[in-house]
Amino acid sequence: MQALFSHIRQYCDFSQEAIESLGSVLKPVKLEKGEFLTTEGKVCSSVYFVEQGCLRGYYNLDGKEITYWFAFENNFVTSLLSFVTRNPGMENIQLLEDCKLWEISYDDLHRLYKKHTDVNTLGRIINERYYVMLEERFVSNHFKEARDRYENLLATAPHILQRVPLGHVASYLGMTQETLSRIRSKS
Amino acid sequence: MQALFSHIRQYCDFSQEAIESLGSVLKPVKLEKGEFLTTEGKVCSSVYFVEQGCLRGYYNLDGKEITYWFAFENNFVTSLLSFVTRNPGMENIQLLEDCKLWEISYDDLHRLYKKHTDVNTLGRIINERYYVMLEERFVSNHFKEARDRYENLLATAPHILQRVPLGHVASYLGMTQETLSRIRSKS
DNA sequence: TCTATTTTTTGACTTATGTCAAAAGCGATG
DNA sequence: CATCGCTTTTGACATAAGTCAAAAAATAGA
Repeated sequence: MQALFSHIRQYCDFSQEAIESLGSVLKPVKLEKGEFLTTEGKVCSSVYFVEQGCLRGYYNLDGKEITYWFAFENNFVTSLLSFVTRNPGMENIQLLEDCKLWEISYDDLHRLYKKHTDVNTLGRIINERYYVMLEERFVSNHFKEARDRYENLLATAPHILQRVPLGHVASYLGMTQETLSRIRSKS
Repeated sequence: MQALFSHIRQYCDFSQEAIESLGSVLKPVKLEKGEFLTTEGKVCSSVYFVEQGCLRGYYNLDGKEITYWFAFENNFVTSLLSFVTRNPGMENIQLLEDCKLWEISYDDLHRLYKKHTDVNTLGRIINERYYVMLEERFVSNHFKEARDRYENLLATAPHILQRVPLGHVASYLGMTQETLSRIRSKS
């Protein structure tokens, strides 16, 4: 749980009571490679913090799996659309490695939001960060060509290429696996 | 200011004091078509609420203007990356019509965040909504073909096509103006 | 160590979309 | 109502990336 707390402290101050409240509702979860945290059509009712391992979020679009994020150690993970709206999501979250996670339920989190300003602030800040990251990716993915997108990934997040099968990475970069393979062989 | 308050109430409860505090720091701003709220290289230090008019956010990427959002009545507008990180942004925000806006500064907003839980909650919720919208657009834009993206826009946000020049819309949809023009003529 | 399965690469071909350039349409201004 | 500037359309051509299929390489299991 220490990894989580020290990660949180990077974002904002956190009172001792808030830490304790949070600690009391976190549940440790261990799952194996290939398992799912949520799947299409389900309401995702928890946020997870990744202590160890990696995961991907993907949609099924026209019969194809579209991977649109990866999460690693010290990332928060949920199907945000479903979590926020309380409606069934389109998203699947799958473990790419065996994982150690910390889970907090929607209800517990919202009790903490009401009780501790600190937690509310944390929620807001994490959201801001995730928005900003998505925005950067949105712009670069959609308006640069395939080779640039690959090279940008190499420069900013090479660990993804080391831990994730190429097919998922290709999808994440918005190209086919064949195209990514060709780009790699010519560089 | 009523439009703003009733818009806020759609998201969450808001105490009378929070409303009053907010009201006391909001500044009315009127600007003309073509003017900018922020430009590349500047720190964006305000959030704006659009009472009347429309705007676009765009990046300069490899010498091209990439429009990646539009805002209309009842939307909040800022260069979020710059606003959140306090660093110069890459983004330009330009008025596409004469506008009536309400402005709140970073400092005032963060004073309110500290003082009123309600405002903090509002900030979090608005962020969540904006994240979710961006995510939907990210997936549909990047993984569907040009014609589908256009038809999706027609179905979900036809007002954009009525109020915004085609070149900006094409960029927003991730295609050239020529392609968008051809798609429209063949449908 | 030797299969069996999954992942990655390579090849041949197709196609959607981009590029460049010119024409047409439209709206504002004097 | 004629002209100027901006927006949109059309045409001809180029090309990045997709598709389908098979071979090669890597990984995991027995």
